[in-house]
Amino acid sequence: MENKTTIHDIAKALKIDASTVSRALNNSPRVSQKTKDRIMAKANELGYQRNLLASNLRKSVTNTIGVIVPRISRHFFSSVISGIEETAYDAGYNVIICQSLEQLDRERNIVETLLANRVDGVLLSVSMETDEYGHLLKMKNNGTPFLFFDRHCEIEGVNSVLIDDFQGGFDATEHLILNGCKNIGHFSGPQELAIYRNRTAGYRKALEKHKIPYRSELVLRSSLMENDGSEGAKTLLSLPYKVDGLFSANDIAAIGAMKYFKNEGVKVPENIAIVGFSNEPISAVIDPSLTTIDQPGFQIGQIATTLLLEEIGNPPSAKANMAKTTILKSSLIERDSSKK
Amino acid sequence: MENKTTIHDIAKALKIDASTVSRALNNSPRVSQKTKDRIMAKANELGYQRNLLASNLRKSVTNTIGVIVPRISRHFFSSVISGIEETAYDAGYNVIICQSLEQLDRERNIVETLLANRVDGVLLSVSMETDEYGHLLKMKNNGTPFLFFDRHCEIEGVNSVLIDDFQGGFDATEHLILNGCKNIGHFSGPQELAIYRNRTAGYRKALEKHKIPYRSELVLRSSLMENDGSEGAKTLLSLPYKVDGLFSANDIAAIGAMKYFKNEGVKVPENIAIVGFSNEPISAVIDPSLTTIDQPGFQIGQIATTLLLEEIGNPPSAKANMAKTTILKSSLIERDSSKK
DNA sequence: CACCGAAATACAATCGATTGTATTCGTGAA
DNA sequence: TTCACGAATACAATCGATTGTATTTCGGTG
Repeated sequence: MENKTTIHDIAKALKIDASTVSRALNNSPRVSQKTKDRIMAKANELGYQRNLLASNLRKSVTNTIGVIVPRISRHFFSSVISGIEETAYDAGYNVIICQSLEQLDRERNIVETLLANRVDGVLLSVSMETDEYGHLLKMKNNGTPFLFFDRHCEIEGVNSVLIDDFQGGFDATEHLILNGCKNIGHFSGPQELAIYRNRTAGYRKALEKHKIPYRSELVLRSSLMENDGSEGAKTLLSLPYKVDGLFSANDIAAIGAMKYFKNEGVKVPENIAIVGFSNEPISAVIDPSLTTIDQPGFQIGQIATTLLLEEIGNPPSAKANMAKTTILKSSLIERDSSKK
Repeated sequence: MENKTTIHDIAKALKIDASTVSRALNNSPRVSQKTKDRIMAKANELGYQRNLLASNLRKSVTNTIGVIVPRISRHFFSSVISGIEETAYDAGYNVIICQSLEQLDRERNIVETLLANRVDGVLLSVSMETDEYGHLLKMKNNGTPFLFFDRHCEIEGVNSVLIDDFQGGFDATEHLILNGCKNIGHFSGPQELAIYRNRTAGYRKALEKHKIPYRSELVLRSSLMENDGSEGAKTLLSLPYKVDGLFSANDIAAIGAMKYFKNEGVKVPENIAIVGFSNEPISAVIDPSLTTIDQPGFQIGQIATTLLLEEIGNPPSAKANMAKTTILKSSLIERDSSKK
């Protein structure tokens, strides 16, 4: 019952050597066609299936890359994963998908497991909790190629594929300003993550350009869950002056805020215009539909994978070890939540 | 640079045998505490990291289970995955997540790869295209424990964890009837999949109970993508009589239909009441909010994993090989799309 | 001081496939 | 018929860790 057929079983059945069987199965020119045919036939007959543990161990290559994302259920990340899988499969690589659920200790465990399984490389978007890089440095010292996408850390010599969060934040905010908003709230995320710092910087730059004073009480930091959005909305409403615009660093928190506003009878966009970030499918469907920033997830996945496979192919010489950062454009999608 | 430290390196550095190092790292009682301490220290110093390829090969156990879902981005499946991961990690297992994207050939490849990597078991929700079971039979003959969740096939001796789709279909349809609908359309999926056959059967049963004649032109089969929903809505509108209710076998197609109706000026729920299936987050947010059937995804994941791990623990004797099917209840969530 | 038994450690085979080297085979040329 | 040479195949080491068995070590006892 149990399929434990090995190349030795095939070899024995045909009274030949296992090395010949191995070469035949790998279509080596050192084996005659006649023998290959016999071996293939017998392999099928016995239900042979290569043991990749043994094969990979011997070759010390797994043709597998690991991918770590905060959550697979986020539309942006699943788009990235699609791009990664497409590129990787075309190149003959398998992909192991893991989610950190925004938890640092899970991220550490995953890295550990991937390294122990000797993946050839890793693509990584760090969790919100990641403020300590021991596990990443270990991977680097280890010699395992990896690179960041979307959410990155400052680690020397590690490449990144990012989107232009500064520009995205700027566009979102300027859009609100051009629609007449004067007092614009902003939901930001953990400041450990550059993406949130950059989105906030874009926000400030837009205010500055249009000579609107920056007020720190309008900027609220959280984990950007739906609930954080509701809380944030409440806080904004409690301010002594009227807030007429909101740029949220993700769609989920924006939606949390919209729900709160709806409950409180605050009209969107009439009383407060809102722009989100990420273009989750839900943002197109909610009422009013949510203006947001679209990020080219699929493309990020493709590019990141291409770069990683390149690095796996030619390990960087210690000298030419400059970190390259690829930055992609995002684009504003105008919908109803921001139309004054 | 490269971390190639093996137990032999540690052994050599300490002038002891590799077997002792191995036992120490596995905390075997056969090694003295003093030696363990020395070994641990040296292992840390050298940045040792166990090679699971070698370890798993030798032990012929990987402590890994594979999970195959149609799409990770569907809320239902990502809930199931959360349940699986929680249960698996608690039991010391790793999880490899794979998506078939509803394609049979991808499903085949994934099964092949998982088997080649010698996962200890597989949890599987088949693709819409899966009408041929060769790859699954191979896995069975192979002796690799696996079980179906949500979407299953009729394969002897393979367990399943399902939800009560018949009941769900019945509840959805009866709900529409009780809200006054007389002509109820139904979007169904590929008839190869029992879940869709069962939802349809529930639909028919509800009609029958309430003495509403069944009309085949009201039942539309598709892949239930958003676009299929719009097409279906169009078809329903083109009928010579007025359709005043719709039960869609998933939320996505229901939403496609809602968008089409909105465009055409057909009011939901006034002109046509709608019930979906799956309780995607988007269904709570769309306007009007979508009545739907909630499936306990997380729980399905937990139960399926528990059963699988049991089967891995005690391989079923060939005799007591009856397939067990666990069926969980679904529940109707009433929202605005069905309020007449 | 020799000896016993348990504790600690060493030896060696093994998991399954790969791969460099050595050997055998077969055919054509001399 | 023999030799050479390329083609085909066999031999054997190896990847890194595990594990059953054998050996050594050591404290205690008579």
